[in-house]
Parts: sequence; C-alpha cells; structure tokens
Amino acid sequence: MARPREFNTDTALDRAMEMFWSKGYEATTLDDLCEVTGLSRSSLYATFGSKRSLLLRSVDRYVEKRNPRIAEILARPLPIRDAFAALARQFIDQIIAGPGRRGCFLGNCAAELPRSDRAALARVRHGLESTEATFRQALAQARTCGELPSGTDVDTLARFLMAGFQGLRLVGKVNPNRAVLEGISTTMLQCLK
Amino acid sequence: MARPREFNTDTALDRAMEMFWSKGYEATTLDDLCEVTGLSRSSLYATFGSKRSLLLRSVDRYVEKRNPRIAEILARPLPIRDAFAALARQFIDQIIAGPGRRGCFLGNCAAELPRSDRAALARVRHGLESTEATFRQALAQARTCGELPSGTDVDTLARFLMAGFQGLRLVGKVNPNRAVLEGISTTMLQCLK
DNA sequence: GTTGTTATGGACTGTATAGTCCATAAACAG
DNA sequence: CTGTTTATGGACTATACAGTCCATAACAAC
Repeated sequence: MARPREFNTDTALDRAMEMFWSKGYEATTLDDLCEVTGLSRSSLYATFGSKRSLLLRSVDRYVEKRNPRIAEILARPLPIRDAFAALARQFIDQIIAGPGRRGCFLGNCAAELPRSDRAALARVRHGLESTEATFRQALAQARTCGELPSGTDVDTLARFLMAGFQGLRLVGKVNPNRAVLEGISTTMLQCLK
Repeated sequence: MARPREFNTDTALDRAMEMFWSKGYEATTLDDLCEVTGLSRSSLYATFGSKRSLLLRSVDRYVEKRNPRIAEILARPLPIRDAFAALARQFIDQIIAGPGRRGCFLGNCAAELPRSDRAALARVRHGLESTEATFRQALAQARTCGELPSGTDVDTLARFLMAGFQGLRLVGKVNPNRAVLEGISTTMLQCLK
C-alpha cells in the first residue's frame, strides 16, 4: 500500500468552488487555490489535473449542493407563489446581508467563460437545466393540485423563472437594494396564479 | 503646434469596447487592445491611462451607443408589448445568428468585476439604470395612452424588464435556442397588458 | 531651416502566472 | 527491516502580462 491522502477531496473542491465563485475563473490564481484548499501544487494537480478541470468540477459541485436546497424550499407546504417568493427572499437576503454579492456561480461562469469553450458552457447549461427541472417539478405538482390552470406550460414557466432569478441576482450584484430587488421579484412572480 | 493624433479616439474606444465585450476584462490583454485599436502602447496609455480606465470608458461608451438604439425600437408606433417584443426579438436574433453570444456587456461586467471594485460596479449600475430609464419612459407613455392601467407602477415594471432581459441574454449565452428564448421572452412580457 | 511640442513605435522591465519536477515522507506487504 | 507505492512540499521554469521609457517622427510657428 501507499501513503494515504491527507485531505478530503470534496472539502478541497468545496473550497476551490467558493474561491472561483468569489473571484471568477481568470482572477483566481493557483496560489489562491492552494491557500484556500490547504493543498500543495503537487496534490492539487495530482487530484484535479488543471485549473480548468478544477473549475469544471466546481461547477458540478455547485449544482450538486445548491439544487437540493432549492428543492427543499420549493417543497414547503405553501401556495406555489409563496414558495417561489421564499426562494427569492433567500436570494435577496444573501445579496443584502450575506457574504454575498457574488451572484450565482453559474451565471458568473456563463458571463465570464469565452463562448469558444463549448465544454465548459455545456456544463453550465446543464447546471441551469438542473435548476430548471427542479422548478418544473414544483410547478407541475402545483398544477396537479389545481393551484395553476390545467393548461399551464410548466416547461416554459420554469425556464422563465430560471432566467428571471438569474437577472435578479445579477442586478443584485450591482444594486444591492432590498426594495428594488423585491419589486423585481414580486413582478416576476405575478406569472404564478 | 505639435504632431497631430493619427487615430480617432472614439473609434479606438469602440474597438476596445468590442474586445472587452467579447473576451471579458481579465482575459483581454494589452496586446489584444493594441492590435484591435491599431494603437501602440504609448498612444494607448497616453490617451486612456490604464487598462482599467479604458474599461470604465468602454462601459460608458457602450451605454451611450446602445441606449438610443433601444429607445428607437421602443418609440415605434406599436402596442407597448409589441414594442418590447421587438426588442426581445432583436436580442434573440443577435444571440442566434449574430457575432453574438457575448451577452450584454453590462451584464458581463457585473458578473466578472470583483465586488470590491465599487467604482466600476457603480458605473455598471448607472448603465443599467440608464436602460431602465428608457424603459420607464416608454411605459409611462403607454400608461398615458391608456394602454396600461392608470395605476401601473412603471418604475418597478421597468426594473423587472431590465432584469428580465439580463436573464434572457445570460441564458442565451449558454443555450442559444430560439424556441427556449422566445418562451422566456413571451412569458416575461405577459406583465404588459 | 530651427525650435518647440506632442505622438508614435517598440524595446524594455519587473512581476505574476500556470504548470512541472524531484527529493522526501508515509503508509503497508512480505 | 526492506521494498513498493503513492502523497507531499516547495523549488523551479518558461511564459505572458501590465506598464514604462526613450529615441524619433510629424507637425506649426517663426
């Protein structure tokens, strides 16, 4: 047998993801990543291969961690609009008070990554589609319960809400004003009734 | 008198702005900027000071150029929802067919710039508010014409639409699919009636 | 022309960066 | 204890980067 790893891969990945999320891909240096994960360059490269592949795994990790939390909020026994309003409020709270104003990691990647990097953009798209699927499920259930008209196109509605939340969080990054963001959120959620 | 400039400042600024828009701030190098503007480093620094201040001026320039075009589309003698739909269609066309998939320059900056750079973010915010003001004007006029209910909160509506378009264009960057984007756009514009 | 002034090209600098490499450490099998 | 295998620290490399500098060019005034 060989020498065992002295760190936990997922923990290191979480830390790296936080770093990329906070500073963006280009602005994050390998020294940043080593410092935040506690790994040496050798371990980092042996484990993740390169800066870029570490970013790709960070994107997946982000989705993996965030999606259940979103699903949990939407699963609350509330009218569907209130459930989405709770989600919006959480985002707004994070923007106003949290470590925040980092926007959504997926949104940041979508904006920063060069459009030539098809693999990375596809990864981001899958992340967004994953959120979208969570939204769609919640909407479909609300439709089944009769909360939404039976003819409701939950697919389109889910996509709209996903895009809307992206816009909300992006605006929040430059204008972290609760009243403004709540106005946007409320208007957006008018589509649910 | 002295030796005259061999280039046009605004043209150079336009080119630099296009570069930043396409590649993002961090990924754009001074060599890129020299090549695209045709200026030498000395001229570039003598004229714009630094890479960062060139970015700030690019942001202003973007707003200066885009806003009148948006205003023009919204000024068409159409029902307000159709006018905004025309704007959305233009964005979608750019995403699908144009040189596109660069998103909105302001949105890209909002996502990429570190939240510590207050001056730059304020500049971006002003840009977004400028678009918002254009939207608000068009909405207020529609309200005056009786197209929108007299109690309509055009302020909030304008902000929602601005955020919505940001979301639309961001999603378009990773998912340049016309049907998807039109679905989002149509749902978004339901608020206008 | 000569002088004064600003613009330009492009070499140059110091630094920061992503990625490599190797000597050593830590485990276990025999 | 010996040998094998993998992990680690950290020095090292080659490159790319933002920004500087200066000799020279291009103009106008006289």
